[in-house]
Amino acid sequence: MKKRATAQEVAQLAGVSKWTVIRAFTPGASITEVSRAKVMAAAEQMNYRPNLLARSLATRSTRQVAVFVDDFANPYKLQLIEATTAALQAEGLVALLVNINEHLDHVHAILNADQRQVDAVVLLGTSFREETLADSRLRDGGPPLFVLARDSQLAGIPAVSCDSAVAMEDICRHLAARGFGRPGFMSGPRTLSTALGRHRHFRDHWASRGIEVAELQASPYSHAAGAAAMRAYLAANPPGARIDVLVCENDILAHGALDVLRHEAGLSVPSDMAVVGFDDAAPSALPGYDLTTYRQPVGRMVETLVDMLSGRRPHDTIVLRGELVLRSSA
Amino acid sequence: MKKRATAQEVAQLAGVSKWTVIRAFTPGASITEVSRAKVMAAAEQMNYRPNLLARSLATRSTRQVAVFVDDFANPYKLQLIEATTAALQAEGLVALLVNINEHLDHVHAILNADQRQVDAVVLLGTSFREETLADSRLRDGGPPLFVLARDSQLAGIPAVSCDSAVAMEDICRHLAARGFGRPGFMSGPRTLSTALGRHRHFRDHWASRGIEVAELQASPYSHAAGAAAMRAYLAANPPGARIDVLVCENDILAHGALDVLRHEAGLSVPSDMAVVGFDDAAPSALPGYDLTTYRQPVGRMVETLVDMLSGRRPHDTIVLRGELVLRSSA
DNA sequence: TCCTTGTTTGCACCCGGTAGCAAATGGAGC
DNA sequence: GCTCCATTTGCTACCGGGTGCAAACAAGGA
Repeated sequence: MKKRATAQEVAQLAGVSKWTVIRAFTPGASITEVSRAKVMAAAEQMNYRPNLLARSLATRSTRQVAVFVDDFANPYKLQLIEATTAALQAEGLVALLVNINEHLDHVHAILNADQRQVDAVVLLGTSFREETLADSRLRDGGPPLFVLARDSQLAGIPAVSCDSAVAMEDICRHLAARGFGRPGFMSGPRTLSTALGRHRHFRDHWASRGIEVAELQASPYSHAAGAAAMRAYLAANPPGARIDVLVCENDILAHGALDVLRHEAGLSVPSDMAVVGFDDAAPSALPGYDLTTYRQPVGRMVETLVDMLSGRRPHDTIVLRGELVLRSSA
Repeated sequence: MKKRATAQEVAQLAGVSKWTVIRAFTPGASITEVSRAKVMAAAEQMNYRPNLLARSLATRSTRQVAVFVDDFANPYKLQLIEATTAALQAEGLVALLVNINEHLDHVHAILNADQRQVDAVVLLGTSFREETLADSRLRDGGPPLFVLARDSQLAGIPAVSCDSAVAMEDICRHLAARGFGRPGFMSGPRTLSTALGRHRHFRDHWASRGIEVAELQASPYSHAAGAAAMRAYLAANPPGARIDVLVCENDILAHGALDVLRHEAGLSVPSDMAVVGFDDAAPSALPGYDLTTYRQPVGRMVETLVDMLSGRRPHDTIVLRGELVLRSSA
């Protein structure tokens, strides 16, 4: 368990100065092949590799990005995390995963990440409140903030998300073609729901045809909350007076609703009630759900985000078009 | 977007030396209340907070732990990630989430984490090969390695996991009490399965009663693989010659098996075939599965791990007892 | 051969803190 | 007022590399 070798020590072994060693490890640096070979041989022998901490201090860039996640109840988050970390790593960046559960203060977490000098902070569809981001301490010399997979309603904080206006248009076009005419919408926690904009676009679309949308409210975004909202709806509305299609703000709510319809109420989907989700979370494709849903373009979203982080693209809010995934539930 | 303030600058404003500023931010340091107040006022005004990068360089401790994850197909990973990050953060540590997909070299990833001077590396039930960990470059001055939620068969690399011998004993006792007598076991990829030890203990248990266990092999650990293995089994074995209970190496395989039994083969669970999983992943509790499974003591596992990381406990391999969760599938 | 030009190499200083020692300060006891 | 001892404060050296400039060196042209 011996100490790590430093550039200085390698230099001594190779018979050069430490700066030559550093140059040997700096792509594109001015150094002869002979010197580089000498250095590399010595480095190999001493098992040397540059200390990125020291480099970060000197270059003022850690190539670390803090990724904030608060909602672990939704398996879709795992897909987002995977895509995000993969995209970051492909760019030579690494993700600092920060767990923002309800007990922790978001501002505190951001400040802490800031102290670690991360190059950026990515909010992964988290339930933070907009106001916390407006905190002056954050807007002053701190790392740039980005929001992924939901809107940022705050100027100066770019968001990369799925275009919910187009998504709802696609969904409604499909529902109309299938002849559905008594729509319902299950939304999540009020503030977060607003940030997604899905509810609003859906409602507006039907309103333009003079049809009112029944409202089901679930909170938080979890299977249990979706199930509870559906139970409440079924209890309050007799069979003849029910909606014929329910669009849910995301798949996890739809799963809860579906399980109540099928396993508790003994209703059949889509004939008694059709269900549509949003996200195309992995379980939606399984035979147990077979949920018609809207797939977010996760790959392109994280690529766009990384392009912004890397400076290849201006820091602007971007919405990308997703894709309707037709299955048996609607 | 002005530059971050440094201790030196705060010192100037407060009319003290930079070391006094640092002392004001060091708990338990020797400093008068008067000085501390002066420093704090100046720091507040300049929005100063210590640069942890510089601190890490000087103290040789980053309080960062690399967490390696390779298998994102299993939603249970999300629960493990949440528990791990929460426990680390409670200790003032932060997780560097490293995505080790099959395209990336594990050794390379560990060396990269090493360059970032992480205090430790935690392998989160990943499908790494034991040999890669034996690489000499890793065992030499690098950060300590830990394995979570699976065995480490390598001396010097401690693991914290669920006691699979006891687990299988608990499961088999339950199955015997329910009168099951024709057992099957669905294991995952061979090398990883070995690392879990579940298959072996299950087989040994029945062997001691003179009963042979039917073997179903699924690879990788995914819903689709579990489903495929079940399809193959049903195709190869006519109804009269089938097992009456299947124990799966983890829940995700059990979910696949269950979906095929119920939705494709039209069989009923547990009367035609009972199914037992392992992990108690979130979906197992849902009505769509209602899977009898074995819950790993995740909370105690991560606490134990963090105790080791913090030096409150020797770096030893530890197995903890989990708990059988009875549901309708068995 | 000498001078010019371009490339390598070495150097002082810097990134923003920490450690440990030495000097300065302050209060108690005489 | 003075000494003594305990705090408090300042300082040097250092963590391990990076930057920009100057010196050293090599190659090409006259």
